[in-house]
Amino acid sequence: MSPPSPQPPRRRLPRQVREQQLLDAAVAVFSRHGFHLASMDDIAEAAGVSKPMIYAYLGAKDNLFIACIRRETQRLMDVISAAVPAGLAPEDRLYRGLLAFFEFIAEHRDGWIVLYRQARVHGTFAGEISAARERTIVMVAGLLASSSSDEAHARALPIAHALVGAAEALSDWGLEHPEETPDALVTRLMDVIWIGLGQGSHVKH
Amino acid sequence: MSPPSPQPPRRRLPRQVREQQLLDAAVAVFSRHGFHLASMDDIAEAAGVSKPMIYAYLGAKDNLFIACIRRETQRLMDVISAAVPAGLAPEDRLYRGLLAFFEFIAEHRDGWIVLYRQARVHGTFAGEISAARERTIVMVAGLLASSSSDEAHARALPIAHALVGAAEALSDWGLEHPEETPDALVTRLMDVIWIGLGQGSHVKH
DNA sequence: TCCCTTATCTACTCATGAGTAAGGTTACGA
DNA sequence: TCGTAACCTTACTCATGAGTAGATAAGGGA
Repeated sequence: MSPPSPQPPRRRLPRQVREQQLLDAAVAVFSRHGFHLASMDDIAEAAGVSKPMIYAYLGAKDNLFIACIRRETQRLMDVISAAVPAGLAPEDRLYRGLLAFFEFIAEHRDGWIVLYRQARVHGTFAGEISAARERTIVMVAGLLASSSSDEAHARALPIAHALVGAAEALSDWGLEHPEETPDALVTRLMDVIWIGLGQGSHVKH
Repeated sequence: MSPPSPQPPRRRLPRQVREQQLLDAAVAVFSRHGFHLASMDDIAEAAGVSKPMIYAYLGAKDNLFIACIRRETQRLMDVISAAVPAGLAPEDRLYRGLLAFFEFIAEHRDGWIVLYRQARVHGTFAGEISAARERTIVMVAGLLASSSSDEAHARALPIAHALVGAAEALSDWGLEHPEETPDALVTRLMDVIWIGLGQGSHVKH
Protein backbone atom coordinates (compact mmCIF):
# COMPACT_ATOMS: atom_id res chain seq x y z
CA MET A 1 0.00 0.00 0.00
CA SER A 2 1.16 3.46 -0.71
CA PRO A 3 1.93 5.49 2.39
CA PRO A 4 -0.72 8.15 2.95
CA SER A 5 0.31 11.01 0.71
CA PRO A 6 2.48 12.90 3.18
CA GLN A 7 1.28 16.48 2.90
CA PRO A 8 -0.63 18.35 0.31
CA PRO A 9 2.25 20.58 -0.77
CA ARG A 10 2.07 23.78 1.19
CA ARG A 11 2.26 26.72 -1.12
CA ARG A 12 3.79 29.77 0.41
CA LEU A 13 2.20 32.98 -0.71
CA PRO A 14 3.15 36.58 -0.03
CA ARG A 15 1.28 38.09 2.84
CA GLN A 16 -0.92 40.47 0.86
CA VAL A 17 -2.25 37.75 -1.39
CA ARG A 18 -3.01 35.43 1.50
CA GLU A 19 -4.74 38.24 3.32
CA GLN A 20 -7.13 38.83 0.47
CA GLN A 21 -7.83 35.10 0.22
CA LEU A 22 -8.59 35.03 3.91
CA LEU A 23 -10.97 37.95 3.57
CA ASP A 24 -12.69 36.30 0.61
CA ALA A 25 -13.17 33.12 2.60
CA ALA A 26 -14.34 35.03 5.65
CA VAL A 27 -16.92 37.02 3.71
CA ALA A 28 -18.25 33.83 2.17
CA VAL A 29 -18.47 31.94 5.46
CA PHE A 30 -19.84 34.85 7.50
CA SER A 31 -22.50 35.40 4.85
CA ARG A 32 -23.53 31.79 4.80
CA HIS A 33 -23.59 31.06 8.51
CA GLY A 34 -23.75 34.38 10.26
CA PHE A 35 -21.10 35.80 12.54
CA HIS A 36 -21.59 33.56 15.54
CA LEU A 37 -22.18 30.30 13.76
CA ALA A 38 -19.17 30.83 11.54
CA SER A 39 -16.19 29.29 13.31
CA MET A 40 -12.64 30.34 12.74
CA ASP A 41 -11.94 26.74 11.73
CA ASP A 42 -14.62 26.97 9.03
CA ILE A 43 -13.04 30.09 7.64
CA ALA A 44 -9.56 28.66 7.78
CA GLU A 45 -10.73 25.56 5.97
CA ALA A 46 -12.54 27.61 3.34
CA ALA A 47 -9.34 29.54 2.76
CA GLY A 48 -7.34 26.32 2.57
CA VAL A 49 -5.08 27.33 5.40
CA SER A 50 -4.78 26.67 9.12
CA LYS A 51 -6.38 28.72 11.84
CA PRO A 52 -3.36 30.48 13.31
CA MET A 53 -2.77 32.12 9.95
CA ILE A 54 -5.92 34.14 10.41
CA TYR A 55 -4.81 35.31 13.82
CA ALA A 56 -1.39 36.18 12.48
CA TYR A 57 -2.72 38.22 9.58
CA LEU A 58 -6.11 39.60 10.54
CA GLY A 59 -6.29 39.14 14.30
CA ALA A 60 -9.19 37.93 16.40
CA LYS A 61 -12.66 37.14 15.13
CA ASP A 62 -14.09 40.60 15.76
CA ASN A 63 -11.24 42.19 13.88
CA LEU A 64 -11.64 39.80 11.03
CA PHE A 65 -15.30 40.62 10.74
CA ILE A 66 -14.63 44.34 10.84
CA ALA A 67 -11.98 43.92 8.17
CA CYS A 68 -14.59 42.22 5.97
CA ILE A 69 -17.10 44.99 6.51
CA ARG A 70 -14.53 47.67 5.81
CA ARG A 71 -13.36 46.14 2.58
CA GLU A 72 -16.86 45.51 1.27
CA THR A 73 -18.30 48.89 2.26
CA GLN A 74 -15.33 50.59 0.68
CA ARG A 75 -15.96 48.74 -2.56
CA LEU A 76 -19.59 49.77 -2.57
CA MET A 77 -18.76 53.38 -1.80
CA ASP A 78 -16.18 53.52 -4.56
CA VAL A 79 -18.60 52.12 -7.09
CA ILE A 80 -21.34 54.57 -6.19
CA SER A 81 -19.08 57.61 -6.02
CA ALA A 82 -17.67 56.79 -9.41
CA ALA A 83 -21.16 56.49 -10.85
CA VAL A 84 -22.44 59.85 -9.65
CA PRO A 85 -20.46 62.70 -11.21
CA ALA A 86 -21.19 66.21 -10.02
CA GLY A 87 -23.08 68.63 -12.20
CA LEU A 88 -25.94 66.41 -13.25
CA ALA A 89 -29.60 67.05 -12.60
CA PRO A 90 -30.84 65.56 -9.30
CA GLU A 91 -33.03 63.07 -11.08
CA ASP A 92 -30.11 61.76 -13.10
CA ARG A 93 -27.79 61.65 -10.14
CA LEU A 94 -30.36 59.70 -8.16
CA TYR A 95 -30.92 57.37 -11.07
CA ARG A 96 -27.25 56.66 -11.57
CA GLY A 97 -26.57 56.21 -7.89
CA LEU A 98 -29.36 53.70 -7.53
CA LEU A 99 -28.27 51.90 -10.66
CA ALA A 100 -24.73 51.56 -9.36
CA PHE A 101 -26.09 50.24 -6.08
CA PHE A 102 -28.29 47.60 -7.68
CA GLU A 103 -25.51 46.57 -10.00
CA PHE A 104 -23.13 46.14 -7.12
CA ILE A 105 -25.60 43.98 -5.25
CA ALA A 106 -26.26 41.88 -8.33
CA GLU A 107 -22.55 41.26 -8.81
CA HIS A 108 -22.03 40.32 -5.19
CA ARG A 109 -25.21 38.27 -5.05
CA ASP A 110 -24.78 36.11 -1.97
CA GLY A 111 -22.13 38.08 -0.18
CA TRP A 112 -23.06 41.62 0.36
CA ILE A 113 -26.60 41.90 1.65
CA VAL A 114 -26.25 39.15 4.18
CA LEU A 115 -22.95 40.36 5.51
CA TYR A 116 -24.40 43.83 5.71
CA ARG A 117 -27.42 42.75 7.69
CA GLN A 118 -25.22 40.76 10.05
CA ALA A 119 -23.30 43.87 10.83
CA ARG A 120 -26.37 45.98 11.45
CA VAL A 121 -27.69 43.55 14.00
CA HIS A 122 -24.78 43.01 16.33
CA GLY A 123 -24.22 45.90 18.66
CA THR A 124 -20.49 45.26 18.54
CA PHE A 125 -20.29 46.15 14.86
CA ALA A 126 -23.27 48.40 14.49
CA GLY A 127 -21.05 51.46 14.74
CA GLU A 128 -18.92 50.31 11.87
CA ILE A 129 -21.90 49.97 9.57
CA SER A 130 -24.03 52.84 10.74
CA ALA A 131 -21.17 55.23 9.99
CA ALA A 132 -21.00 54.06 6.39
CA ARG A 133 -24.75 53.90 6.10
CA GLU A 134 -25.18 57.34 7.56
CA ARG A 135 -22.74 58.78 5.05
CA THR A 136 -24.74 57.22 2.24
CA ILE A 137 -27.97 58.59 3.59
CA VAL A 138 -26.57 62.08 3.95
CA MET A 139 -25.35 61.86 0.39
CA VAL A 140 -28.77 60.78 -0.82
CA ALA A 141 -30.38 63.58 1.16
CA GLY A 142 -28.05 65.93 -0.68
CA LEU A 143 -29.36 64.62 -3.98
CA LEU A 144 -32.93 65.11 -2.86
CA ALA A 145 -32.78 68.58 -1.34
CA SER A 146 -33.42 71.25 -3.92
CA SER A 147 -31.59 73.98 -2.11
CA SER A 148 -28.48 73.46 -0.06
CA SER A 149 -29.94 75.20 3.00
CA ASP A 150 -29.74 73.36 6.29
CA GLU A 151 -33.48 73.33 6.57
CA ALA A 152 -33.98 71.70 3.20
CA HIS A 153 -31.40 69.15 4.13
CA ALA A 154 -33.09 68.39 7.41
CA ARG A 155 -36.38 67.85 5.63
CA ALA A 156 -34.73 65.51 3.16
CA LEU A 157 -33.02 63.33 5.75
CA PRO A 158 -35.91 61.11 6.82
CA ILE A 159 -36.89 60.73 3.18
CA ALA A 160 -33.38 59.61 2.40
CA HIS A 161 -33.69 57.02 5.16
CA ALA A 162 -36.87 55.73 3.63
CA LEU A 163 -35.35 55.70 0.19
CA VAL A 164 -32.29 53.75 1.25
CA GLY A 165 -34.51 51.29 3.08
CA ALA A 166 -36.61 50.90 -0.03
CA ALA A 167 -33.54 50.30 -2.18
CA GLU A 168 -32.25 47.66 0.24
CA ALA A 169 -35.57 45.88 0.34
CA LEU A 170 -35.93 46.02 -3.41
CA SER A 171 -32.50 44.55 -3.89
CA ASP A 172 -33.52 41.71 -1.59
CA TRP A 173 -36.44 41.11 -3.87
CA GLY A 174 -34.16 41.38 -6.87
CA LEU A 175 -31.97 38.59 -5.55
CA GLU A 176 -34.95 36.26 -5.74
CA HIS A 177 -35.66 37.37 -9.31
CA PRO A 178 -32.42 37.05 -11.23
CA GLU A 179 -34.16 37.81 -14.50
CA GLU A 180 -34.72 41.33 -13.22
CA THR A 181 -31.91 43.59 -14.42
CA PRO A 182 -30.55 46.30 -12.14
CA ASP A 183 -31.86 48.80 -14.63
CA ALA A 184 -35.38 47.43 -14.32
CA LEU A 185 -35.12 47.70 -10.54
CA VAL A 186 -34.14 51.33 -10.71
CA THR A 187 -37.01 52.08 -13.03
CA ARG A 188 -39.48 50.48 -10.67
CA LEU A 189 -38.15 52.49 -7.78
CA MET A 190 -37.90 55.78 -9.66
CA ASP A 191 -41.47 55.38 -10.85
CA VAL A 192 -42.62 55.29 -7.29
CA ILE A 193 -40.52 57.95 -5.67
CA TRP A 194 -40.34 60.40 -8.54
CA ILE A 195 -43.73 60.10 -10.16
CA GLY A 196 -45.72 58.88 -7.17
CA LEU A 197 -48.41 56.27 -6.86
CA GLY A 198 -51.21 58.80 -6.69
CA GLN A 199 -50.94 59.60 -10.38
CA GLY A 200 -53.44 57.76 -12.54
CA SER A 201 -55.02 54.69 -11.05
CA HIS A 202 -52.20 53.67 -8.73
CA VAL A 203 -50.07 50.91 -10.20
CA LYS A 204 -50.74 50.81 -13.88
CA HIS A 205 -51.47 47.54 -15.54
CA MET B 1 -25.95 41.34 62.89
CA SER B 2 -29.01 40.08 61.21
CA PRO B 3 -28.57 36.73 59.56
CA PRO B 4 -28.48 37.09 55.79
CA SER B 5 -32.10 37.15 54.79
CA PRO B 6 -32.50 33.49 53.96
CA GLN B 7 -34.23 33.58 50.62
CA PRO B 8 -36.05 36.26 48.77
CA PRO B 9 -39.47 34.71 49.23
CA ARG B 10 -40.16 32.61 46.19
CA ARG B 11 -43.49 33.52 44.73
CA ARG B 12 -45.20 30.65 43.02
CA LEU B 13 -47.19 31.70 40.01
CA PRO B 14 -49.54 29.86 37.71
CA ARG B 15 -47.93 28.57 34.58
CA GLN B 16 -49.56 30.96 32.12
CA VAL B 17 -48.48 34.03 34.02
CA ARG B 18 -44.93 32.79 34.38
CA GLU B 19 -44.80 31.95 30.72
CA GLN B 20 -45.67 35.49 29.74
CA GLN B 21 -43.07 36.85 32.15
CA LEU B 22 -40.50 34.57 30.59
CA LEU B 23 -41.41 35.75 27.13
CA ASP B 24 -41.22 39.38 28.25
CA ALA B 25 -37.78 38.81 29.70
CA ALA B 26 -36.64 36.88 26.64
CA VAL B 27 -37.76 39.59 24.24
CA ALA B 28 -35.95 42.21 26.30
CA VAL B 29 -32.71 40.26 26.54
CA PHE B 30 -32.70 39.03 22.95
CA SER B 31 -33.29 42.58 21.78
CA ARG B 32 -30.50 43.98 23.84
CA HIS B 33 -27.81 41.38 23.22
CA GLY B 34 -28.86 39.51 20.12
CA PHE B 35 -29.73 35.85 19.94
CA HIS B 36 -26.28 34.36 20.39
CA LEU B 37 -24.95 36.70 23.03
CA ALA B 38 -28.08 36.35 25.09
CA SER B 39 -27.54 33.46 27.46
CA MET B 40 -30.30 31.42 28.96
CA ASP B 41 -28.95 32.44 32.35
CA ASP B 42 -29.35 36.11 31.44
CA ILE B 43 -32.93 35.54 30.48
CA ALA B 44 -33.66 33.50 33.57
CA GLU B 45 -32.16 36.22 35.73
CA ALA B 46 -34.12 38.94 33.94
CA ALA B 47 -37.28 36.97 34.58
CA GLY B 48 -36.32 36.48 38.23
CA VAL B 49 -36.43 32.73 37.95
CA SER B 50 -34.00 29.88 37.47
CA LYS B 51 -32.92 28.45 34.17
CA PRO B 52 -34.66 25.10 34.19
CA MET B 53 -37.98 26.90 34.35
CA ILE B 54 -37.43 28.16 30.85
CA TYR B 55 -36.73 24.68 29.61
CA ALA B 56 -39.76 23.34 31.42
CA TYR B 57 -42.11 25.97 30.00
CA LEU B 58 -40.76 27.11 26.65
CA GLY B 59 -38.16 24.51 25.73
CA ALA B 60 -34.72 25.02 24.25
CA LYS B 61 -33.23 28.31 23.16
CA ASP B 62 -34.37 28.07 19.55
CA ASN B 63 -37.89 27.35 20.64
CA LEU B 64 -37.86 30.20 23.06
CA PHE B 65 -36.76 32.59 20.37
CA ILE B 66 -39.40 31.36 17.97
CA ALA B 67 -42.00 31.77 20.68
CA CYS B 68 -40.91 35.40 21.07
CA ILE B 69 -41.13 36.04 17.34
CA ARG B 70 -44.53 34.39 17.12
CA ARG B 71 -46.03 36.39 19.94
CA GLU B 72 -44.67 39.70 18.72
CA THR B 73 -45.54 39.21 15.05
CA GLN B 74 -49.02 38.18 16.05
CA ARG B 75 -49.42 41.37 18.04
CA LEU B 76 -48.29 43.49 15.11
CA MET B 77 -50.56 41.67 12.69
CA ASP B 78 -53.54 42.08 14.98
CA VAL B 79 -52.93 45.79 15.34
CA ILE B 80 -52.61 46.37 11.61
CA SER B 81 -55.58 44.21 10.64
CA ALA B 82 -57.74 46.02 13.14
CA ALA B 83 -56.67 49.36 11.72
CA VAL B 84 -57.47 48.62 8.09
CA PRO B 85 -61.19 47.97 7.63
CA ALA B 86 -62.35 46.84 4.19
CA GLY B 87 -64.23 49.20 1.93
CA LEU B 88 -62.02 52.24 2.22
CA ALA B 89 -60.23 53.92 -0.64
CA PRO B 90 -56.72 52.54 -1.26
CA GLU B 91 -55.07 55.76 -0.16
CA ASP B 92 -56.88 55.67 3.16
CA ARG B 93 -56.22 52.01 3.70
CA LEU B 94 -52.56 52.54 3.04
CA TYR B 95 -52.50 55.53 5.33
CA ARG B 96 -54.16 53.73 8.20
CA GLY B 97 -52.05 50.62 7.79
CA LEU B 98 -48.85 52.62 7.91
CA LEU B 99 -50.08 54.62 10.85
CA ALA B 100 -50.85 51.48 12.81
CA PHE B 101 -47.42 50.15 11.98
CA PHE B 102 -45.58 53.25 13.13
CA GLU B 103 -47.67 53.42 16.26
CA PHE B 104 -46.89 49.84 17.09
CA ILE B 105 -43.17 50.43 16.68
CA ALA B 106 -43.32 53.55 18.80
CA GLU B 107 -45.04 51.67 21.61
CA HIS B 108 -42.57 48.83 21.50
CA ARG B 109 -39.59 51.15 21.10
CA ASP B 110 -36.62 48.96 22.02
CA GLY B 111 -38.13 45.57 21.57
CA TRP B 112 -39.63 45.07 18.22
CA ILE B 113 -37.30 46.31 15.51
CA VAL B 114 -34.23 44.71 16.98
CA LEU B 115 -35.88 41.39 17.62
CA TYR B 116 -37.25 41.49 14.13
CA ARG B 117 -33.90 42.13 12.54
CA GLN B 118 -32.34 39.35 14.57
CA ALA B 119 -34.83 36.95 13.16
CA ARG B 120 -34.28 38.02 9.58
CA VAL B 121 -30.57 37.43 9.82
CA HIS B 122 -30.30 33.93 11.22
CA GLY B 123 -31.05 31.26 8.69
CA THR B 124 -32.58 29.13 11.42
CA PHE B 125 -35.39 31.58 12.03
CA ALA B 126 -35.56 33.32 8.70
CA GLY B 127 -38.47 31.13 7.65
CA GLU B 128 -40.48 32.15 10.66
CA ILE B 129 -40.15 35.83 9.85
CA SER B 130 -40.23 35.75 6.08
CA ALA B 131 -43.61 34.05 6.22
CA ALA B 132 -45.07 36.88 8.28
CA ARG B 133 -43.26 39.49 6.26
CA GLU B 134 -44.37 37.98 2.98
CA ARG B 135 -47.98 38.04 4.13
CA THR B 136 -47.64 41.72 4.97
CA ILE B 137 -46.10 42.49 1.62
CA VAL B 138 -48.79 40.66 -0.28
CA MET B 139 -51.37 42.59 1.69
CA VAL B 140 -49.69 45.88 0.86
CA ALA B 141 -49.48 44.87 -2.80
CA GLY B 142 -53.23 44.32 -2.63
CA LEU B 143 -53.69 47.86 -1.40
CA LEU B 144 -51.57 49.20 -4.23
CA ALA B 145 -52.96 47.31 -7.19
CA SER B 146 -55.85 49.11 -8.81
CA SER B 147 -57.43 46.06 -10.35
CA SER B 148 -57.43 42.66 -8.75
CA SER B 149 -56.00 40.95 -11.82
CA ASP B 150 -53.00 38.73 -11.31
CA GLU B 151 -50.96 40.92 -13.57
CA ALA B 152 -51.67 44.07 -11.61
CA HIS B 153 -50.78 42.21 -8.45
CA ALA B 154 -47.51 40.98 -9.90
CA ARG B 155 -46.59 44.53 -10.87
CA ALA B 156 -47.39 45.78 -7.40
CA LEU B 157 -45.32 43.16 -5.55
CA PRO B 158 -41.83 44.64 -5.93
CA ILE B 159 -43.24 48.05 -5.11
CA ALA B 160 -44.74 46.62 -1.96
CA HIS B 161 -41.31 45.25 -1.06
CA ALA B 162 -39.80 48.68 -1.50
CA LEU B 163 -42.58 50.28 0.49
CA VAL B 164 -42.24 47.92 3.41
CA GLY B 165 -38.49 48.45 3.37
CA ALA B 166 -39.03 52.19 3.40
CA ALA B 167 -41.44 51.94 6.32
CA GLU B 168 -38.99 49.84 8.31
CA ALA B 169 -36.13 52.22 7.64
CA LEU B 170 -38.25 55.22 8.48
CA SER B 171 -39.31 53.68 11.75
CA ASP B 172 -35.63 53.17 12.56
CA TRP B 173 -35.14 56.86 11.99
CA GLY B 174 -38.21 57.58 14.05
CA LEU B 175 -36.76 55.74 17.02
CA GLU B 176 -33.91 58.23 17.07
CA HIS B 177 -36.36 61.12 16.91
CA PRO B 178 -38.90 60.58 19.65
CA GLU B 179 -40.45 63.98 19.06
CA GLU B 180 -41.65 62.71 15.71
CA THR B 181 -45.18 61.37 16.04
CA PRO B 182 -46.25 58.26 14.14
CA ASP B 183 -48.66 60.46 12.26
CA ALA B 184 -45.85 62.73 11.10
CA LEU B 185 -43.92 59.71 9.89
CA VAL B 186 -46.85 58.49 7.83
CA THR B 187 -47.25 61.90 6.28
CA ARG B 188 -43.60 62.03 5.29
CA LEU B 189 -43.86 58.63 3.68
CA MET B 190 -47.17 59.23 1.96
CA ASP B 191 -45.85 62.47 0.50
CA VAL B 192 -43.12 60.55 -1.20
CA ILE B 193 -44.89 57.49 -2.44
CA TRP B 194 -48.24 59.02 -3.28
CA ILE B 195 -47.32 62.44 -4.58
CA GLY B 196 -43.78 61.71 -5.75
CA LEU B 197 -40.61 63.70 -5.46
CA GLY B 198 -40.73 64.87 -9.05
CA GLN B 199 -43.59 67.27 -8.35
CA GLY B 200 -42.46 70.82 -7.76
CA SER B 201 -38.81 71.26 -7.00
CA HIS B 202 -38.13 67.97 -5.25
CA VAL B 203 -38.25 68.27 -1.49
CA LYS B 204 -40.02 71.46 -0.69
CA HIS B 205 -38.55 73.91 1.75
C1' DT C 1 25.89 26.28 -0.07
C1' DC C 2 24.09 27.77 4.19
C1' DC C 3 21.45 30.93 6.72
C1' DC C 4 17.48 33.40 8.49
C1' DT C 5 13.30 35.55 7.75
C1' DT C 6 8.74 34.69 6.86
C1' DA C 7 5.07 31.60 6.15
C1' DT C 8 2.79 27.82 7.95
C1' DC C 9 1.34 23.83 10.75
C1' DT C 10 -0.02 20.49 14.76
C1' DA C 11 -1.72 20.14 18.98
C1' DC C 12 -2.97 21.90 22.61
C1' DT C 13 -5.75 25.16 26.79
C1' DC C 14 -9.47 27.09 28.68
C1' DA C 15 -13.84 29.80 29.16
C1' DT C 16 -18.43 29.82 28.13
C1' DG C 17 -22.94 28.50 27.94
C1' DA C 18 -26.61 24.99 26.51
C1' DG C 19 -28.99 21.62 28.50
C1' DT C 20 -30.18 18.16 32.58
C1' DA C 21 -30.63 15.22 36.88
C1' DA C 22 -32.39 15.00 41.07
C1' DG C 23 -34.31 16.86 44.73
C1' DG C 24 -36.80 20.69 47.79
C1' DT C 25 -41.09 23.39 48.70
C1' DT C 26 -45.68 25.36 48.48
C1' DA C 27 -50.63 25.35 47.92
C1' DC C 28 -54.73 23.13 47.23
C1' DG C 29 -58.11 19.48 47.48
C1' DA C 30 -59.90 15.56 50.07
C1' DT D 1 -54.28 16.83 58.47
C1' DC D 2 -52.04 14.66 54.86
C1' DG D 3 -51.01 13.57 50.31
C1' DT D 4 -49.80 14.94 45.71
C1' DA D 5 -49.18 17.57 41.86
C1' DA D 6 -47.33 21.64 40.20
C1' DC D 7 -43.77 24.85 40.84
C1' DC D 8 -39.04 25.86 41.41
C1' DT D 9 -33.99 25.30 42.68
C1' DT D 10 -29.04 23.93 43.18
C1' DA D 11 -25.44 21.96 41.13
C1' DC D 12 -23.84 19.58 37.97
C1' DT D 13 -22.10 17.59 32.57
C1' DC D 14 -20.33 18.17 28.37
C1' DA D 15 -19.62 20.01 23.63
C1' DT D 16 -18.00 23.69 21.18
C1' DG D 17 -15.03 26.96 19.56
C1' DA D 18 -11.85 31.09 20.48
C1' DG D 19 -7.34 31.82 20.95
C1' DT D 20 -2.13 30.25 21.60
C1' DA D 21 2.55 27.87 22.21
C1' DG D 22 5.97 25.99 19.95
C1' DA D 23 7.76 23.43 16.15
C1' DT D 24 8.61 23.02 10.96
C1' DA D 25 9.60 24.19 6.30
C1' DA D 26 10.37 27.17 2.11
C1' DG D 27 12.79 30.16 -0.50
C1' DG D 28 15.52 34.38 -1.25
C1' DG D 29 19.97 36.51 -0.30
C1' DA D 30 25.01 36.10 1.30
